[in-house]
Amino acid sequence: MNADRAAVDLDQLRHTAAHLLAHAVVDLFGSDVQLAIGPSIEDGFYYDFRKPAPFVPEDLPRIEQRMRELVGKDLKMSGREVSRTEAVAYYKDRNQPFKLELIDGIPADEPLSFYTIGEFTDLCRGGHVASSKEIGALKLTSLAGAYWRGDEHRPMLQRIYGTAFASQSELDEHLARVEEAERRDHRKLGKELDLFSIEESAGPGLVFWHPNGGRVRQVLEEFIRGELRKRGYEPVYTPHVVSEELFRISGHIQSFAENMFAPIDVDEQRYRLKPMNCPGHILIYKSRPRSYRDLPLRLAEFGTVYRFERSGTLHGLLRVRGITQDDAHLFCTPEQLQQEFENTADAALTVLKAFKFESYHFSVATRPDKAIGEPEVWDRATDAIKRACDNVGLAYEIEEGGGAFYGPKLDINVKDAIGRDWQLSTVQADFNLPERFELTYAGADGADHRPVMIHRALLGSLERLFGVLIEHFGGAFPAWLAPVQAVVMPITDGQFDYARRINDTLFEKGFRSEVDASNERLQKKIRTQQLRKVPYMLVVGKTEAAEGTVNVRARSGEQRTMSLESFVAELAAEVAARA
RNA sequence: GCCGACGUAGCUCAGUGGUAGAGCGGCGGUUUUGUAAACCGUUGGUCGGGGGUUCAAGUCCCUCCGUCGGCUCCA
Repeated sequence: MNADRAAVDLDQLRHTAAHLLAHAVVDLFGSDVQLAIGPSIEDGFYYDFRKPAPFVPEDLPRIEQRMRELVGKDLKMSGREVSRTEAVAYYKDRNQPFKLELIDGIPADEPLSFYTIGEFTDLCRGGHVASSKEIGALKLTSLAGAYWRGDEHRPMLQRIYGTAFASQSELDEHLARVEEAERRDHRKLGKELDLFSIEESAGPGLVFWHPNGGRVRQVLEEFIRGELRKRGYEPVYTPHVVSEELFRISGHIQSFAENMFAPIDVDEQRYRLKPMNCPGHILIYKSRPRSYRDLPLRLAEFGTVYRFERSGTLHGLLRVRGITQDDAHLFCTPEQLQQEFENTADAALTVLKAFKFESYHFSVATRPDKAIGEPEVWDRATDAIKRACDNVGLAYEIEEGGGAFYGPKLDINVKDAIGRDWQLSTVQADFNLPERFELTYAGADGADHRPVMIHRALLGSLERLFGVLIEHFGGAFPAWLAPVQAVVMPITDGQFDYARRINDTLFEKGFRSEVDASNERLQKKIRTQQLRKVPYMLVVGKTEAAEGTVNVRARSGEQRTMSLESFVAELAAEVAARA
């Protein structure tokens, strides 16, 4: 109750701050600046402007300063209803085309209102704090381009983002959270920890996994393979380049072409880089007649697909053009749909829980307006998904009309260590592709039947998951995932041989370890490995070599001396438990 | 794709029209080190690519490439 109340206030406070932002801009730059909209948003507020000479970053401190002056004046916000005629006249006088368009878009039977704070009046439906004084702390955060009404065919405006809180301490906390997120940025850590790179000379959005990243990926892949084996999946491999005809049958050329790489013409034949794995898996299904006894057939592949994402949308590992999905396609009878969803949801939760996210939740997306297939089929499938969620025992929310045109889906979202939401797993029923490819199976009755297909990814894409995990763990991977699990540190070169023997033992036991044989003092070696976020450092000096022990320094700084056997046993247990 | 900012050594960054720099890293040496930075030396660059202005360009202009912040939040 209290939290709700506070959230509403924050929203109103920021909405008021947006008006003050416009007030300050008009004060400093004149009333010929054209105003668009200025709402409160999740972490603050913004206001969109059009101004002949664009704002420059140096303007922000000036605007912010002016806003503070306004806040300090204890200005009262007052609203009044206005007639449409008055509102239109007001904005015509002031040459404010965006405001006029907004008025035009408001239904004739809805009242219009103006809100005034200080000397600034704005068309606004209300929802404000009473006085500017309630804005205890504010900060303008960035300047960006934004299309009028988010439409790229309409004018580009300039958007000023800011945030505001009731007190300075709350603002400071928010800024500290932002800094923490920056510290965890996977692009920064990816470079510092030598995990991956994206090479200008190779092209944007294409990921190079360095050895340290490759080690993490290999662990993830082996983890998934093990789970899939237990759950009755079959491994398959399909080509990256296939005839365009395949994507014509699947419908991707017709509906997905703008996200596909351009065609490759070879020997009179036109090929495409695959943007999806499904058509390939379908060909395997179709390679021979199928019986109901073959179903469910579960075909899995770490399939790398290529999608042409617009250049401005690329973002580190989180949005790339070469994507490796931990993909699978399940071919089943309609009756098996619920069981398959249930198994998949369970598999997804099992896998995701290994990463120790803060929380997990399901989201069921139902039939959109434009959809293929009979509504009753959709209803049965959607009910099956809901029952599957119930049986797995995790609450779900309904995303009404959020499904794709070809079938309902189940998404699994997680919250990471700093409270951000990520959608990772997705399980998607498909009534469309079995039709397009005319898939059949022989039923017990001897007649041909149409199977249902399920697309599913547990991790989503390996690139994206890696980005999420880097940020979730802040680069400090747990021992089961860490690229280097232990570094053996001889204190002097008198212990080199002992250190190498320890390292050999760890290698033989299957661990990822190294010897730091550099000519450095122990302090420096420790510092170096702390910065690499290595889970364990095994310090070996004269004493350890004489006693056949290792001094184990954990990443936390905690130290213990033990036999190598004990360390091996503990690390093995930790890795096995994915602790 | 569009708006804006940015691009200097492997990394982090300084350098506002006049001889390209620092720290870290790398390499070589001295030191033989006990829990987050020993010391000395040395290596390192078509200043993102191309074009232009100028006696002179890392610096000013044009263009291309890449990166970053945005482009769903509705008066």
